[in-house]
Amino acid sequence: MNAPAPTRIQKKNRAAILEAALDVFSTHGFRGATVDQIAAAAGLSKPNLLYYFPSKEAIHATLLERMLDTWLDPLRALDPRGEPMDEVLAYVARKLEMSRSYPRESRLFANEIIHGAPRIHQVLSTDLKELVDKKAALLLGWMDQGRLAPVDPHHLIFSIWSLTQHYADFNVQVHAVLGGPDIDPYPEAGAFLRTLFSRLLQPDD
Amino acid sequence: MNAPAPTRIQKKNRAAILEAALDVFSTHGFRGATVDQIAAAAGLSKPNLLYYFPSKEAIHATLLERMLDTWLDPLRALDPRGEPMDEVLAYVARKLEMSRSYPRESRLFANEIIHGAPRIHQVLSTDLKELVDKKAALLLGWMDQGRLAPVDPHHLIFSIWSLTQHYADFNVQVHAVLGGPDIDPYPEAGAFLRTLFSRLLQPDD
DNA sequence: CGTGAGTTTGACCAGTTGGTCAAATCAAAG
DNA sequence: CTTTGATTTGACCAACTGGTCAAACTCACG
Repeated sequence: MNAPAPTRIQKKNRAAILEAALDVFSTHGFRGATVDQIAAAAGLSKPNLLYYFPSKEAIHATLLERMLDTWLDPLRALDPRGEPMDEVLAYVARKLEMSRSYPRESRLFANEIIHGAPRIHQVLSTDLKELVDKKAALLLGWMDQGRLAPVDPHHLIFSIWSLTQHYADFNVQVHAVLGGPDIDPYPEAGAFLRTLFSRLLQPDD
Repeated sequence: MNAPAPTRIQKKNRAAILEAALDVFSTHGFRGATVDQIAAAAGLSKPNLLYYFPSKEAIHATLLERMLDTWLDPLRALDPRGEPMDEVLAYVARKLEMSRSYPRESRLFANEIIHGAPRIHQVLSTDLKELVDKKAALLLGWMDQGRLAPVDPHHLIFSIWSLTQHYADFNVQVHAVLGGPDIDPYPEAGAFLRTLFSRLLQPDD
């Protein structure tokens, strides 16, 4: 009943394909990427690639699915038992670290959303909404207790997503403005975001 | 020596094409958009469309160029003679208003940047950088005078771009999380952003 | 070895796409 | 009404793209 155990070659090639596809999809978008490009980047011929995945669509779906979970982990980790300000700042830090370490994943996701999220709209309005609502309630609770300054919790979460992912999705612009590809914006960005959310959420006692 | 004055029909059709192209490009991206789609949306046949613009590329270039100026106007309007906090908050408000009124333009731009800005990289690292550096210096001056709380001015500008454009570029996600396409996030977003930048930049006296 | 499953590929195909072109149609000035 | 330039289009093309397939090759295992 189970799928047969993947051979050594299958493991290697599937991994190579997904890695190559992430590269190509994240820089050219789904429509802009060609199967030939992905195959070449993975070191395979096109028919060979299609021996491992049934279609271009399937590769994209696999990448997206695999990513969504990882992407939401930092928010899941927001701990009700923790110190509110520490929790939020840690969430921001984790999210920024993800932008730094996985910019291609971030762009893949951004691309999908900008184009109307045709493949993940369902997940967004169910799983994601549920998770966000839960965490927004948690944040609101903290605010009601006076442990965080009051702001709209949903928009607070949006602001964290937007500010952190900006450095991955718009990195070309960031580097163009800061003056060259050698500059590492992340240290300054981290400091700026800590300041921003500290001042925003510090309750005045 | 001059180009001949455009006829009435030329004016009308060029405008219709650009309007249609903005729609199609902003939802499907450059590669994902087809000339047939644009022609249909503009109410023209494909050859007829190509009678007014020499290529798909040319339409896209025209849109992008036309937009860049408009896009930077709010930043240009940051006035050295104004009251610092008012100026920044007014800039944020203008930028958010642009996201609301011109989401297609915002997505067109976002798409271009995410894919590495192949057609506007030059402008970003010259004109845009110059403008941003100038305004960053102005902000820094205000901070040095104690009229704004000190933060990195470049990242402050990034944060304004990111937070405001988020509501246009990721509007599908925003609506999915907030629960439906009927919700208007902009009033709350405006209030949230005013609070955010007030608390971030209010100098403690 | 030999053998059968697993892997790879050259050749090919049908659909799509950006773009061309000659011929047809239209509009406005005389 | 006629003429002339502007506008419109059906038919077409070459390049590209996602995907197929039968044949060839490779590899692990008995």
